Amino acid sequence: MKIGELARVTGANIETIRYYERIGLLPEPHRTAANYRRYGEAHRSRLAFVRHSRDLGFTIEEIRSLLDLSDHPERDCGEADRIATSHLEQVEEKIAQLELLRDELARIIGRCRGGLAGDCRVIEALGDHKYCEGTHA
Amino acid sequence: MKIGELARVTGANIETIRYYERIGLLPEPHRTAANYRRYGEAHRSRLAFVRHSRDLGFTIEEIRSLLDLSDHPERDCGEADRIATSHLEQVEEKIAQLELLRDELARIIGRCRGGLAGDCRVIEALGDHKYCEGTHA
DNA sequence: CCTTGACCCTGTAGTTGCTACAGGGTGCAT
DNA sequence: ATGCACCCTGTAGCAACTACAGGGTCAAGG
Repeated sequence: MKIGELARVTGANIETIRYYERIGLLPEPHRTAANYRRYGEAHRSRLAFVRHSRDLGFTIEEIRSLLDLSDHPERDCGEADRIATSHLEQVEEKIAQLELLRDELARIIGRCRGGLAGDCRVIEALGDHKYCEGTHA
Repeated sequence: MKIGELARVTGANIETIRYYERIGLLPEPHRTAANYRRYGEAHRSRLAFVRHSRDLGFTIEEIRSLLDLSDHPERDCGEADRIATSHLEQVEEKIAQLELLRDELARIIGRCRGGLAGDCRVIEALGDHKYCEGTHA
């Protein structure tokens, strides 16, 4: 299939596919006489792996390692587990941070009674960290 | 005070301060004879406002609007409330997304029993969306 | 007086993960 | 032959910084 079809079936953007090829995440496909990229099932499934991993928030470098493992089934799977676990920890940390943020924002907004910007508690609170309760970022 | 001291008291990076000036978020300060930037209390508190807002996740453009309001105390404060509320909604959405992600990651990792990459459930699950339960991103 | 080191300056390029052109070629139907 | 959808390369842009390179300034110590 051509790049447009691959884009359609994987949900990836054409530019993104070419970008992945450029950075070495996808192998260079065969070319037709007219220099068009021609993809097969192996490309499709590799791209699906990449997109799925990106959707789960893995970085390109993490995906590179995961693909490398996937290409070497005889290796130990511990590395994949380590990458995923460390990623999970980062996600959990991010959630905790955002929850602090959410509470802080809700508190700041709750103080606003409308009126003039000069008396606005939102603006006041943004200007002065001392109004904060939580220890956000 | 000079830029190094301003950086110290606000916790901002020197390069970041110059960057904020370049994009018009901070006013151009006076210069000494040697062309050094010289800051006063007004600069310090404006930078604190910016850093605090950034820590709370507001974008530069949102901060630009908030600063504009802060500079015009006679205006209506509804805009500040609107920006903050919309931001809070985004934070809540992001938390919800990350929670789905977290559950999905935990589920994938839980299936790993160690062993060889060829049999690894983590890698298998990344390669095939059909193993997913949630409707993550 | 001279040097050392800490600080400051400008301007530009790098980061991440794409996305968006500009300017051109190909393939098929009308 | 002409229109249109598709493909190609190469480069520049996004957010919000961060990191130099290559220079100037200033106070203290020898």
